[in-house]
Amino acid sequence: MLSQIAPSDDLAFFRPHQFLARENERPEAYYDILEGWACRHRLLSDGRRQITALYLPGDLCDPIWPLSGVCHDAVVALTNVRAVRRPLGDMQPLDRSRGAGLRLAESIERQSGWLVSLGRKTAVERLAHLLLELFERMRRAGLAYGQQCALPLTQTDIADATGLTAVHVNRTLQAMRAKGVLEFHSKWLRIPDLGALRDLAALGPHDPV
Amino acid sequence: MLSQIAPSDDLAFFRPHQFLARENERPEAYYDILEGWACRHRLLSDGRRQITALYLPGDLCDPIWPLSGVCHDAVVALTNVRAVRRPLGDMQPLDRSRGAGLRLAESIERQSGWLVSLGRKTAVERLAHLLLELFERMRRAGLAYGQQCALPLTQTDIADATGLTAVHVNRTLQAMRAKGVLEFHSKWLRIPDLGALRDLAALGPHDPV
DNA sequence: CGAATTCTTGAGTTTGATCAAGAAGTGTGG
DNA sequence: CCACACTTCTTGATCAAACTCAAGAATTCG
Repeated sequence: MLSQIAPSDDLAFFRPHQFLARENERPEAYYDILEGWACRHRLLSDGRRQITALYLPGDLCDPIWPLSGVCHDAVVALTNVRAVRRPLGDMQPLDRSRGAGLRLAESIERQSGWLVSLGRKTAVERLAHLLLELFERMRRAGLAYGQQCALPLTQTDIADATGLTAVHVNRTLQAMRAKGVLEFHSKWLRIPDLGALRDLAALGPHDPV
Repeated sequence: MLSQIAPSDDLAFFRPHQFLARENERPEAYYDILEGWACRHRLLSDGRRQITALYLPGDLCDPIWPLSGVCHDAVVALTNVRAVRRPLGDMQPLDRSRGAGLRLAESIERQSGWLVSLGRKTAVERLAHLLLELFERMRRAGLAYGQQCALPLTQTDIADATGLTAVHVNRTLQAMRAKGVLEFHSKWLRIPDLGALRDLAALGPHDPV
């Protein structure tokens, strides 16, 4: 057991496709992700899938659970995930750690950004926005190396996060690669010019990322 | 001053297009809306607009402000708005009223629902989803009369909430009217068959609304 | 090494966007 | 109460971004 982990906490491990939480379940604990990626998503009856959040190392999964007590969307691991399991039962909403409120606020801001992206942006803009956001989050987590970072998503995952089809994501990424604004192979992202990609993302001057 | 309003609170009034909060401002108070509608939105540099939340009578505007201290998106009145102004300075996050946490949770759930709508649903499904949600919220606020309620949005507002164009909203609403699943004129909505509209909205069995 | 994903490419289609103009509706001041 | 201005709604014609279907190549994983 690691020294900074409280006695009542446990380490938890998940394999790809394994559920951290199921739809409309009352979660008993939430997870402080140490390693690996997970996502929250919703499936429509005909199979359409929308990813509504991505969880990276350092993220809480999910900061809203303490607040609402239920998780409406399923959460599944995208890679192997190692996390600290924090029981929900005995805590005051948002008071367990001082950072919980801020992290919740951040995740809500992020959702608004995604809403703008899905509602009003083109394929290129959505992809630029998403990849930039993920790179920035990895950088803040200390997991970027210069202009590069791991990005363990399939093109289908990216499609389900951006509201596009996998085929269109593939073609659009190729076009962006051809223009030299990004490199992305074997789950590894490199952004030669952050400013150029930021321009492509149609972000405002005040937007984070 | 109304009897149920605390001494430090004030009534506030807004006209259509008036700001309740500006982009990247630190709000000093939030609003408990008594009457009228408002929306939170973001504008892209070329004029594209996405509405990221709608505030109806009974809603807090905005439940996230106490948490983050800044409002990233502008909030403007869509109609005349009458609201109770609640200063933010002297309160513990989420502790002012017991319901604040729940209302925040609700508004986040709603955002996830919108994310799925914008990312994966067709025009008909998005419109059905939005109108159903708004009707249900009006009903819970005690402002629905049978299957009808006020819905003071222009087709442009609806377009900016659903990520469509105003022209396409117009045509799609006409098609839905022709099928008899809804009536909507002069800012008044009637839903003859809630179940039928719900089917059109591609909502899951557990989704609210 | 073989099975299963994931990625790539092509051809054809569709949904929804764009542009433009006129009709209907709403509100305001005289 | 009417006239004028402005916004909102409606319609038509055309266009484009993204989707669908399909099949083969490249990777990944056990």
